[in-house]
Amino acid sequence: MSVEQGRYHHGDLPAAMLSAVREIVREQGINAVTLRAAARRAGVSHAAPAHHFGDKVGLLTAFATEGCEMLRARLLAARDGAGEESALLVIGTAYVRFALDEPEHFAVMFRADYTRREDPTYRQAREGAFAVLLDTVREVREGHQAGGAAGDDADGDREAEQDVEQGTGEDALLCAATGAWSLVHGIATLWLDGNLDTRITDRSAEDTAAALMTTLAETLLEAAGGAPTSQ
Amino acid sequence: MSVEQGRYHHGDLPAAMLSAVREIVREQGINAVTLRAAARRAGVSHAAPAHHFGDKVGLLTAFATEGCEMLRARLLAARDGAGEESALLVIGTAYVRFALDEPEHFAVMFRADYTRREDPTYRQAREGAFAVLLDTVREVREGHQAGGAAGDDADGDREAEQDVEQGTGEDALLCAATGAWSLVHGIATLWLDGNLDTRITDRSAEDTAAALMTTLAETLLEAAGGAPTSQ
DNA sequence: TGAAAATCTATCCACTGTCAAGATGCTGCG
DNA sequence: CGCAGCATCTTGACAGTGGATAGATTTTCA
Repeated sequence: MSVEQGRYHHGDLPAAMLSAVREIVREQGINAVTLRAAARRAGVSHAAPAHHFGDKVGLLTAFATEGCEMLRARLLAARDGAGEESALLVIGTAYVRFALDEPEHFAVMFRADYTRREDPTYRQAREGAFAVLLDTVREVREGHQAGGAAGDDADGDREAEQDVEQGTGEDALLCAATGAWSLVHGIATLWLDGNLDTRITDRSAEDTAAALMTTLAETLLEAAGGAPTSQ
Repeated sequence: MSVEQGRYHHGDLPAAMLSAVREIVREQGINAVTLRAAARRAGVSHAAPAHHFGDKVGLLTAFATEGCEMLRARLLAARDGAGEESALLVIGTAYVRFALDEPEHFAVMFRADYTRREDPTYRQAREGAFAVLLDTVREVREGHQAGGAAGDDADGDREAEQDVEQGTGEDALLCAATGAWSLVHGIATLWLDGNLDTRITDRSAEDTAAALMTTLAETLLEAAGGAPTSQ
């Protein structure tokens, strides 16, 4: 594992390259990432990375894949460790927390101009992370469809009778999950790019995410469902 | 294009440069933007842009500033043109619509690594766009706080410092506005980067934004409050 | 042992930002 | 009216960087 100097074969150059990418992003930003710079950090010649990653986008795609797997693990851990709190709130805050803890990976993971989206490994990792969110939303919605009090009837029929307004049940599920993803993704990206007011970012990721989610939900329902204009 | 050959002085090189940046971003992505490439498009020599913008970040900051002003105008027009619908929904969909209509500007506007954030012109333009959202949220919340019948203090010019200290006034307002921004910003960025399911993006920006907002609000309230606010 | 993988050295080429010095057009002032 | 000064733009050159490639070298493994 440790990189011994002087060895001709690095041992695990791909891992060393990914580590180098992380350092470069942290210290100089993502635009400073080049094959040569990463190779320099990893202590190999500038032509070595091409053998493993091909080009710069290939390197960043591998880096993004690693990030997606880390995110998936984080979300799973958060969901399984959730106690009384709402699973959706827990997983949402975990998303924001991940972005703040691993800004280097997060800055690359979902960026079209830095990843090769048709790469099957990357696509699989990305969808795997989203699947956790999708499953969580499904559980939340099914739990409430079941009546709110008893949550043991989890495997009931998917197509409920509630789907009059948003289409099929699966469609509404996708909508809800995408909306939740958008919210926490927006929080994370705006935060990392320094666009949020300091009164917001002074708090912890957990407090901020929870406050934004609940406040927004109230406001949205007041605005949309509450029909303030007529009554 | 549209550059008159032969004239020594361009006439309006800054505008031509911004137009060139837009074309480059559209055709080759933001990473292809360089001073020389933009100068080539604008039909001037490679050293001309430095006189106006200094360096690449300066050029992109000016481009981002232009985008913020465009966004502010869009949001204002949408808010003023809103009829029966909720002002928050209208302005939120307008945000997403703007991002899809002007992806080149949107890709730069809020990115820390492409803009000089201390630039006063840029900062002012950025805060001006957010102010429209903030005012809209203020109106929505004040309208509801008043009970829906009385619209006494409607102008809401700068800030009503009545209940700042409690945290339920200006603080909650900021939370709500930031949450709303995060949601629509997340939708826009995820969409533009191709991360959203095609079943979502098949629809129009307006339908998608509305569906995500309402569905998410319901789900969030179900998850957070335990039971939705049924009267 | 021999083939394949991994890595290195060396080189080529395109491109960028920046600087210096000169050319051109506009503008205000005597 | 004429000219000086300034902003604008051009040309040319330079140093640095990055990606790509070819061939040599070392290591691993069957």
